[in-house]
Amino acid sequence: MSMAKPELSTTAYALLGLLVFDRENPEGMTGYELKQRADFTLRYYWVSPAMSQIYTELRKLADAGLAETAPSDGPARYRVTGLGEEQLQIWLFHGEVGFPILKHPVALRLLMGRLSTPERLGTMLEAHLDDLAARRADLQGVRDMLGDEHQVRYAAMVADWGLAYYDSEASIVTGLRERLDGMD
Amino acid sequence: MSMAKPELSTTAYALLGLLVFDRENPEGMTGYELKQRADFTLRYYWVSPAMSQIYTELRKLADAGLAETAPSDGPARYRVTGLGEEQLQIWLFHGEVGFPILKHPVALRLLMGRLSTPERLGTMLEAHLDDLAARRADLQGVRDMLGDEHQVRYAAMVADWGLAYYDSEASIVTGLRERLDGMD
DNA sequence: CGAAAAACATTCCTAGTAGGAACATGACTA
DNA sequence: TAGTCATGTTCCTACTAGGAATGTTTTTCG
Repeated sequence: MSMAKPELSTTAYALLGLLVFDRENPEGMTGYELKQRADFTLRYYWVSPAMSQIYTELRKLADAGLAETAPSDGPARYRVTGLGEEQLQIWLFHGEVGFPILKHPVALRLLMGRLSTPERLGTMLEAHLDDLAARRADLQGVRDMLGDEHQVRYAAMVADWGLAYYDSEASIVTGLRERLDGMD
Repeated sequence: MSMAKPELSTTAYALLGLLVFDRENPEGMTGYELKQRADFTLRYYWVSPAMSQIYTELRKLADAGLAETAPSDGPARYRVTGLGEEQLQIWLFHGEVGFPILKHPVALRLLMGRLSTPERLGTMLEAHLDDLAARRADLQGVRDMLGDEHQVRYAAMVADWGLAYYDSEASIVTGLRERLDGMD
Protein backbone atom coordinates (compact mmCIF):
# COMPACT_ATOMS: atom_id res chain seq x y z
CA MET A 1 0.00 0.00 0.00
CA SER A 2 2.72 2.47 -0.80
CA MET A 3 0.79 5.48 -2.04
CA ALA A 4 3.74 7.17 -3.67
CA LYS A 5 1.42 8.73 -6.29
CA PRO A 6 3.42 7.51 -9.30
CA GLU A 7 1.91 10.09 -11.66
CA LEU A 8 0.53 7.85 -14.36
CA SER A 9 0.90 9.08 -17.91
CA THR A 10 -1.96 9.78 -20.27
CA THR A 11 -0.96 6.65 -22.15
CA ALA A 12 -1.37 4.62 -18.98
CA TYR A 13 -4.90 5.91 -18.52
CA ALA A 14 -5.67 5.30 -22.15
CA LEU A 15 -4.67 1.67 -21.74
CA LEU A 16 -6.69 1.50 -18.56
CA GLY A 17 -9.61 2.74 -20.61
CA LEU A 18 -9.12 -0.10 -23.07
CA LEU A 19 -9.21 -2.54 -20.19
CA VAL A 20 -12.47 -0.99 -19.06
CA PHE A 21 -13.95 -1.48 -22.52
CA ASP A 22 -13.14 -5.13 -22.07
CA ARG A 23 -14.23 -5.52 -18.48
CA GLU A 24 -17.05 -7.93 -19.31
CA ASN A 25 -14.42 -10.45 -20.21
CA PRO A 26 -13.25 -12.11 -17.00
CA GLU A 27 -10.15 -13.44 -18.71
CA GLY A 28 -8.55 -10.07 -19.12
CA MET A 29 -6.20 -9.05 -21.90
CA THR A 30 -2.57 -9.66 -22.67
CA GLY A 31 -0.24 -6.88 -23.64
CA TYR A 32 -0.27 -8.26 -27.13
CA GLU A 33 -4.03 -7.95 -27.41
CA LEU A 34 -3.92 -4.44 -26.00
CA LYS A 35 -1.44 -3.48 -28.67
CA GLN A 36 -3.88 -4.62 -31.34
CA ARG A 37 -6.76 -2.75 -29.79
CA ALA A 38 -4.63 0.35 -29.51
CA ASP A 39 -3.71 0.10 -33.17
CA PHE A 40 -7.38 0.20 -34.05
CA THR A 41 -8.72 2.80 -31.68
CA LEU A 42 -6.26 4.69 -29.54
CA ARG A 43 -4.18 5.44 -32.55
CA TYR A 44 -6.70 7.88 -33.89
CA TYR A 45 -7.05 9.94 -30.73
CA TRP A 46 -3.80 9.57 -28.96
CA VAL A 47 -1.05 7.15 -29.96
CA SER A 48 -0.59 3.45 -30.26
CA PRO A 49 2.16 2.90 -27.74
CA ALA A 50 5.15 0.74 -28.55
CA MET A 51 4.85 -2.81 -27.36
CA SER A 52 7.55 -2.25 -24.83
CA GLN A 53 5.69 0.71 -23.43
CA ILE A 54 2.46 -1.22 -23.10
CA TYR A 55 4.13 -3.77 -20.89
CA THR A 56 5.77 -1.16 -18.70
CA GLU A 57 2.55 0.81 -18.35
CA LEU A 58 0.68 -2.36 -17.44
CA ARG A 59 3.20 -3.00 -14.70
CA LYS A 60 2.69 0.52 -13.41
CA LEU A 61 -1.07 0.13 -13.46
CA ALA A 62 -0.74 -3.10 -11.52
CA ASP A 63 1.62 -1.49 -9.02
CA ALA A 64 -0.91 1.26 -8.47
CA GLY A 65 -3.66 -1.28 -7.98
CA LEU A 66 -5.64 -0.07 -10.98
CA ALA A 67 -5.22 -3.32 -12.88
CA GLU A 68 -4.50 -6.86 -11.84
CA THR A 69 -3.28 -9.95 -13.56
CA ALA A 70 -5.37 -13.03 -13.13
CA PRO A 71 -3.14 -15.74 -11.67
CA SER A 72 -2.57 -18.28 -14.39
CA ASP A 73 0.19 -20.40 -15.79
CA GLY A 74 -0.09 -18.98 -19.29
CA PRO A 75 0.51 -15.44 -20.52
CA ALA A 76 -0.26 -12.56 -18.17
CA ARG A 77 -3.82 -11.34 -18.64
CA TYR A 78 -4.67 -8.01 -17.14
CA ARG A 79 -8.07 -6.73 -16.16
CA VAL A 80 -9.18 -3.53 -14.53
CA THR A 81 -9.87 -3.45 -10.78
CA GLY A 82 -12.65 -1.59 -9.03
CA LEU A 83 -10.14 1.02 -7.97
CA GLY A 84 -9.03 1.25 -11.57
CA GLU A 85 -12.53 2.06 -12.78
CA GLU A 86 -12.89 4.71 -10.11
CA GLN A 87 -9.55 6.27 -10.89
CA LEU A 88 -10.30 6.30 -14.59
CA GLN A 89 -13.47 8.27 -13.96
CA ILE A 90 -11.59 10.70 -11.74
CA TRP A 91 -8.97 11.15 -14.40
CA LEU A 92 -11.60 11.62 -17.12
CA PHE A 93 -13.26 14.42 -15.23
CA HIS A 94 -10.46 16.00 -13.28
CA GLY A 95 -7.17 15.04 -14.86
CA GLU A 96 -5.14 17.69 -16.59
CA VAL A 97 -5.68 18.07 -20.29
CA GLY A 98 -2.81 19.24 -22.42
CA PHE A 99 -2.81 21.06 -25.69
CA PRO A 100 -3.95 18.94 -28.62
CA ILE A 101 -1.16 17.99 -30.98
CA LEU A 102 -1.58 17.50 -34.68
CA LYS A 103 1.31 16.19 -36.71
CA HIS A 104 0.07 16.30 -40.24
CA PRO A 105 2.70 15.73 -42.89
CA VAL A 106 0.52 16.94 -45.73
CA ALA A 107 -0.69 20.02 -43.88
CA LEU A 108 2.91 20.79 -43.02
CA ARG A 109 3.77 20.70 -46.68
CA LEU A 110 0.89 22.96 -47.49
CA LEU A 111 2.21 25.42 -44.95
CA MET A 112 5.76 25.18 -46.20
CA GLY A 113 4.58 25.58 -49.76
CA ARG A 114 2.89 28.91 -49.12
CA LEU A 115 5.44 30.81 -51.11
CA SER A 116 5.03 28.62 -54.13
CA THR A 117 2.63 29.28 -56.89
CA PRO A 118 -0.84 27.73 -56.71
CA GLU A 119 0.08 25.47 -59.57
CA ARG A 120 2.94 24.02 -57.64
CA LEU A 121 0.73 23.45 -54.66
CA GLY A 122 -1.64 21.59 -56.86
CA THR A 123 1.21 19.45 -58.09
CA MET A 124 2.22 18.72 -54.55
CA LEU A 125 -1.24 17.60 -53.61
CA GLU A 126 -1.25 15.41 -56.68
CA ALA A 127 1.95 13.82 -55.51
CA HIS A 128 0.44 12.95 -52.16
CA LEU A 129 -2.98 12.02 -53.40
CA ASP A 130 -2.28 8.33 -53.35
CA ASP A 131 -1.18 8.67 -49.76
CA LEU A 132 -4.35 10.45 -48.83
CA ALA A 133 -6.39 7.78 -50.54
CA ALA A 134 -4.46 5.04 -48.80
CA ARG A 135 -5.11 6.64 -45.44
CA ARG A 136 -8.72 6.78 -46.23
CA ALA A 137 -8.86 3.13 -47.16
CA ASP A 138 -7.02 2.36 -43.96
CA LEU A 139 -9.58 4.21 -41.94
CA GLN A 140 -12.38 2.57 -43.85
CA GLY A 141 -11.18 -0.70 -42.39
CA VAL A 142 -11.55 0.78 -38.95
CA ARG A 143 -15.02 1.94 -39.79
CA ASP A 144 -16.02 -1.52 -40.87
CA MET A 145 -14.64 -3.04 -37.74
CA LEU A 146 -16.02 -0.66 -35.20
CA GLY A 147 -19.19 0.30 -36.98
CA ASP A 148 -18.83 3.58 -35.22
CA GLU A 149 -19.43 7.09 -36.30
CA HIS A 150 -16.55 8.94 -34.79
CA GLN A 151 -13.91 7.17 -36.82
CA VAL A 152 -15.65 8.31 -39.93
CA ARG A 153 -15.62 11.88 -38.79
CA TYR A 154 -11.95 11.67 -38.11
CA ALA A 155 -11.22 10.05 -41.43
CA ALA A 156 -13.07 12.76 -43.23
CA MET A 157 -11.33 15.44 -41.26
CA VAL A 158 -7.85 14.15 -41.85
CA ALA A 159 -8.37 13.46 -45.50
CA ASP A 160 -10.19 16.66 -46.37
CA TRP A 161 -8.79 19.26 -44.10
CA GLY A 162 -5.62 19.90 -46.02
CA LEU A 163 -7.58 20.27 -49.19
CA ALA A 164 -10.16 22.53 -47.56
CA TYR A 165 -7.37 24.93 -46.70
CA TYR A 166 -6.89 25.61 -50.33
CA ASP A 167 -10.53 25.88 -51.17
CA SER A 168 -9.82 29.35 -52.38
CA GLU A 169 -7.66 27.87 -55.09
CA ALA A 170 -10.83 26.16 -56.21
CA SER A 171 -9.83 25.52 -59.78
CA ILE A 172 -6.91 23.41 -58.70
CA VAL A 173 -8.33 21.72 -55.70
CA THR A 174 -11.75 20.81 -56.97
CA GLY A 175 -10.36 18.35 -59.44
CA LEU A 176 -8.20 16.75 -56.82
CA ARG A 177 -11.05 16.44 -54.41
CA GLU A 178 -13.20 14.82 -57.04
CA ARG A 179 -10.53 12.28 -57.66
CA LEU A 180 -10.32 11.63 -53.96
CA ASP A 181 -14.06 11.34 -53.58
CA GLY A 182 -14.15 9.00 -56.51
CA MET A 183 -12.08 6.59 -54.49
CA ASP A 184 -14.71 6.04 -51.84
CA MET B 1 31.45 17.70 -49.73
CA SER B 2 30.79 14.44 -48.01
CA MET B 3 27.47 13.39 -49.45
CA ALA B 4 26.71 10.82 -46.78
CA LYS B 5 22.97 11.49 -47.21
CA PRO B 6 22.29 12.10 -43.55
CA GLU B 7 18.54 11.46 -43.83
CA LEU B 8 17.18 14.70 -42.48
CA SER B 9 14.12 14.46 -40.28
CA THR B 10 10.79 16.07 -41.01
CA THR B 11 11.53 18.53 -38.25
CA ALA B 12 14.74 19.54 -40.01
CA TYR B 13 12.82 20.28 -43.19
CA ALA B 14 10.18 22.15 -41.24
CA LEU B 15 12.87 24.41 -39.80
CA LEU B 16 14.36 24.79 -43.24
CA GLY B 17 10.93 25.92 -44.36
CA LEU B 18 10.88 28.57 -41.67
CA LEU B 19 14.23 29.80 -42.91
CA VAL B 20 12.77 30.02 -46.40
CA PHE B 21 9.89 32.12 -45.12
CA ASP B 22 12.52 34.50 -43.84
CA ARG B 23 14.82 34.44 -46.79
CA GLU B 24 14.25 38.11 -47.63
CA ASN B 25 16.11 38.97 -44.46
CA PRO B 26 19.85 38.85 -45.24
CA GLU B 27 20.69 38.69 -41.55
CA GLY B 28 19.29 35.22 -41.07
CA MET B 29 17.76 33.86 -37.89
CA THR B 30 19.14 32.60 -34.63
CA GLY B 31 18.00 29.37 -33.08
CA TYR B 32 16.20 31.40 -30.48
CA GLU B 33 14.18 33.25 -33.08
CA LEU B 34 13.37 30.02 -34.86
CA LYS B 35 12.04 28.61 -31.63
CA GLN B 36 9.64 31.54 -31.37
CA ARG B 37 8.50 31.19 -34.95
CA ALA B 38 7.98 27.51 -34.43
CA ASP B 39 5.86 28.17 -31.36
CA PHE B 40 3.57 30.31 -33.47
CA THR B 41 3.31 28.33 -36.67
CA LEU B 42 4.93 24.91 -36.79
CA ARG B 43 3.27 23.99 -33.56
CA TYR B 44 -0.11 23.74 -35.21
CA TYR B 45 0.93 21.44 -38.04
CA TRP B 46 3.82 19.53 -36.71
CA VAL B 47 5.59 20.26 -33.42
CA SER B 48 7.56 23.04 -31.90
CA PRO B 49 10.89 21.34 -31.40
CA ALA B 50 12.78 21.66 -28.13
CA MET B 51 15.42 24.35 -28.16
CA SER B 52 18.13 21.76 -28.00
CA GLN B 53 16.71 20.03 -31.03
CA ILE B 54 16.56 23.23 -33.02
CA TYR B 55 20.25 23.78 -32.58
CA THR B 56 21.16 20.24 -33.49
CA GLU B 57 18.93 20.30 -36.55
CA LEU B 58 20.46 23.61 -37.62
CA ARG B 59 23.89 22.05 -37.39
CA LYS B 60 22.71 19.15 -39.52
CA LEU B 61 21.24 21.51 -42.08
CA ALA B 62 24.51 23.41 -42.21
CA ASP B 63 26.49 20.18 -42.53
CA ALA B 64 24.31 19.20 -45.46
CA GLY B 65 24.83 22.60 -47.07
CA LEU B 66 21.14 23.48 -46.92
CA ALA B 67 21.70 26.36 -44.51
CA GLU B 68 24.62 28.54 -43.68
CA THR B 69 25.55 30.81 -40.87
CA ALA B 70 26.56 34.32 -41.81
CA PRO B 71 30.06 34.90 -40.41
CA SER B 72 29.70 37.34 -37.55
CA ASP B 73 31.05 37.92 -34.09
CA GLY B 74 27.64 37.85 -32.45
CA PRO B 75 25.15 35.01 -32.21
CA ALA B 76 24.95 32.50 -35.04
CA ARG B 77 22.39 33.54 -37.63
CA TYR B 78 21.32 30.94 -40.11
CA ARG B 79 19.86 31.48 -43.52
CA VAL B 80 18.85 29.10 -46.25
CA THR B 81 21.20 28.40 -49.13
CA GLY B 82 20.27 27.97 -52.76
CA LEU B 83 20.76 24.25 -52.36
CA GLY B 84 18.52 24.42 -49.32
CA GLU B 85 15.69 25.95 -51.28
CA GLU B 86 16.02 23.33 -53.97
CA GLN B 87 16.10 20.49 -51.49
CA LEU B 88 13.08 21.83 -49.66
CA GLN B 89 11.10 21.80 -52.88
CA ILE B 90 12.21 18.28 -53.62
CA TRP B 91 11.20 17.20 -50.15
CA LEU B 92 7.84 18.94 -50.45
CA PHE B 93 7.00 17.13 -53.63
CA HIS B 94 8.74 13.83 -53.27
CA GLY B 95 9.56 13.25 -49.62
CA GLU B 96 7.80 10.49 -47.77
CA VAL B 97 4.69 11.46 -45.90
CA GLY B 98 3.78 9.54 -42.81
CA PHE B 99 0.44 8.94 -41.22
CA PRO B 100 -1.03 12.02 -39.57
CA ILE B 101 -1.00 11.91 -35.80
CA LEU B 102 -3.60 13.53 -33.64
CA LYS B 103 -3.10 13.57 -29.89
CA HIS B 104 -6.25 15.11 -28.58
CA PRO B 105 -6.70 14.86 -24.81
CA VAL B 106 -10.35 15.84 -24.90
CA ALA B 107 -11.20 13.52 -27.76
CA LEU B 108 -9.41 10.75 -25.93
CA ARG B 109 -11.62 11.37 -22.93
CA LEU B 110 -14.70 11.31 -25.10
CA LEU B 111 -13.62 7.95 -26.43
CA MET B 112 -12.81 6.59 -23.00
CA GLY B 113 -16.10 7.90 -21.67
CA ARG B 114 -18.18 5.98 -24.19
CA LEU B 115 -19.53 3.63 -21.60
CA SER B 116 -20.64 6.44 -19.36
CA THR B 117 -24.07 8.00 -19.45
CA PRO B 118 -24.64 11.06 -21.64
CA GLU B 119 -25.02 13.16 -18.51
CA ARG B 120 -21.58 12.25 -17.32
CA LEU B 121 -20.12 13.07 -20.71
CA GLY B 122 -21.76 16.45 -20.49
CA THR B 123 -20.20 16.97 -17.11
CA MET B 124 -16.84 16.05 -18.48
CA LEU B 125 -17.09 18.50 -21.32
CA GLU B 126 -18.08 21.14 -18.80
CA ALA B 127 -14.97 20.36 -16.82
CA HIS B 128 -12.79 20.93 -19.86
CA LEU B 129 -14.67 23.86 -21.27
CA ASP B 130 -12.32 26.41 -19.82
CA ASP B 131 -9.45 24.57 -21.38
CA LEU B 132 -11.12 24.57 -24.75
CA ALA B 133 -11.79 28.28 -24.42
CA ALA B 134 -8.20 28.95 -23.44
CA ARG B 135 -6.96 27.06 -26.48
CA ARG B 136 -9.21 29.12 -28.63
CA ALA B 137 -7.91 32.37 -27.19
CA ASP B 138 -4.41 31.09 -27.76
CA LEU B 139 -5.12 30.41 -31.39
CA GLN B 140 -6.80 33.77 -31.73
CA GLY B 141 -3.39 35.27 -31.01
CA VAL B 142 -1.98 33.31 -33.90
CA ARG B 143 -4.75 34.51 -36.13
CA ASP B 144 -4.00 38.11 -35.26
CA MET B 145 -0.35 37.62 -35.92
CA LEU B 146 -0.52 35.75 -39.19
CA GLY B 147 -3.72 37.23 -40.49
CA ASP B 148 -4.18 33.93 -42.20
CA GLU B 149 -7.13 31.76 -42.74
CA HIS B 150 -5.80 28.33 -42.12
CA GLN B 151 -5.12 28.88 -38.43
CA VAL B 152 -8.74 29.75 -37.98
CA ARG B 153 -9.82 26.58 -39.65
CA TYR B 154 -7.58 24.60 -37.40
CA ALA B 155 -8.77 26.39 -34.29
CA ALA B 156 -12.34 25.71 -35.19
CA MET B 157 -11.61 22.11 -35.93
CA VAL B 158 -9.77 21.42 -32.72
CA ALA B 159 -12.24 23.25 -30.57
CA ASP B 160 -15.39 21.92 -32.15
CA TRP B 161 -14.57 18.48 -33.32
CA GLY B 162 -14.89 16.76 -29.98
CA LEU B 163 -18.20 18.43 -29.45
CA ALA B 164 -19.45 17.58 -32.90
CA TYR B 165 -18.91 13.93 -32.14
CA TYR B 166 -21.62 14.14 -29.57
CA ASP B 167 -24.00 16.13 -31.67
CA SER B 168 -26.48 13.34 -31.26
CA GLU B 169 -26.61 14.13 -27.58
CA ALA B 170 -27.84 17.47 -28.71
CA SER B 171 -29.58 18.50 -25.52
CA ILE B 172 -26.35 18.31 -23.61
CA VAL B 173 -23.94 19.57 -26.18
CA THR B 174 -25.86 22.46 -27.59
CA GLY B 175 -25.66 24.40 -24.36
CA LEU B 176 -21.94 23.80 -24.10
CA ARG B 177 -21.35 24.85 -27.62
CA GLU B 178 -23.29 28.03 -27.10
CA ARG B 179 -21.15 28.85 -24.13
CA LEU B 180 -18.07 28.20 -26.18
CA ASP B 181 -19.30 30.32 -29.05
CA GLY B 182 -20.17 33.07 -26.61
CA MET B 183 -16.51 33.34 -25.78
CA ASP B 184 -15.47 34.43 -29.23
C1' DC C 1 1.59 -36.57 -40.58
C1' DG C 2 5.23 -33.26 -40.40
C1' DA C 3 7.38 -29.01 -41.93
C1' DA C 4 6.62 -24.31 -42.65
C1' DA C 5 4.29 -20.42 -41.73
C1' DA C 6 1.67 -17.55 -39.04
C1' DA C 7 -0.02 -15.82 -34.79
C1' DC C 8 0.92 -15.06 -30.02
C1' DA C 9 3.62 -13.09 -26.12
C1' DT C 10 7.32 -10.64 -24.10
C1' DT C 11 11.73 -8.41 -23.73
C1' DC C 12 15.40 -5.71 -25.45
C1' DC C 13 17.70 -2.13 -27.85
C1' DT C 14 18.67 2.47 -30.05
C1' DA C 15 17.88 6.85 -31.79
C1' DG C 16 15.14 10.53 -31.10
C1' DT C 17 12.03 13.74 -28.59
C1' DA C 18 9.97 16.45 -24.88
C1' DG C 19 10.68 19.75 -21.82
C1' DG C 20 12.98 22.55 -19.64
C1' DA C 21 17.06 23.70 -16.35
C1' DA C 22 21.34 25.86 -16.40
C1' DC C 23 24.28 29.12 -17.87
C1' DA C 24 25.77 33.09 -20.13
C1' DT C 25 25.06 38.05 -21.72
C1' DG C 26 23.32 42.17 -22.57
C1' DA C 27 19.54 45.79 -21.85
C1' DC C 28 15.92 48.19 -19.78
C1' DT C 29 13.92 50.06 -15.60
C1' DA C 30 12.46 51.37 -10.92
C1' DT D 1 22.60 50.04 -9.43
C1' DA D 2 20.57 46.12 -8.30
C1' DG D 3 16.92 43.46 -10.37
C1' DT D 4 14.29 41.51 -13.61
C1' DC D 5 13.55 40.67 -18.29
C1' DA D 6 14.78 39.29 -23.25
C1' DT D 7 18.30 37.05 -25.92
C1' DG D 8 21.13 33.10 -27.08
C1' DT D 9 23.05 28.42 -26.49
C1' DT D 10 24.11 24.12 -24.20
C1' DC D 11 23.17 20.41 -21.23
C1' DC D 12 20.63 16.90 -18.98
C1' DT D 13 17.09 13.29 -18.01
C1' DA D 14 13.17 10.71 -18.63
C1' DC D 15 10.31 9.14 -21.92
C1' DT D 16 8.76 7.61 -26.55
C1' DA D 17 8.87 5.59 -31.17
C1' DG D 18 9.58 1.79 -33.58
C1' DG D 19 10.69 -2.33 -34.23
C1' DA D 20 14.23 -6.31 -33.82
C1' DA D 21 15.08 -10.40 -31.33
C1' DT D 22 13.49 -14.34 -29.09
C1' DG D 23 10.44 -17.84 -27.68
C1' DT D 24 6.20 -20.43 -27.83
C1' DT D 25 1.97 -22.14 -29.52
C1' DT D 26 -1.32 -22.81 -33.14
C1' DT D 27 -2.66 -23.23 -38.22
C1' DT D 28 -1.99 -24.41 -42.64
C1' DC D 29 -1.27 -27.36 -46.28
C1' DG D 30 1.65 -30.44 -49.38
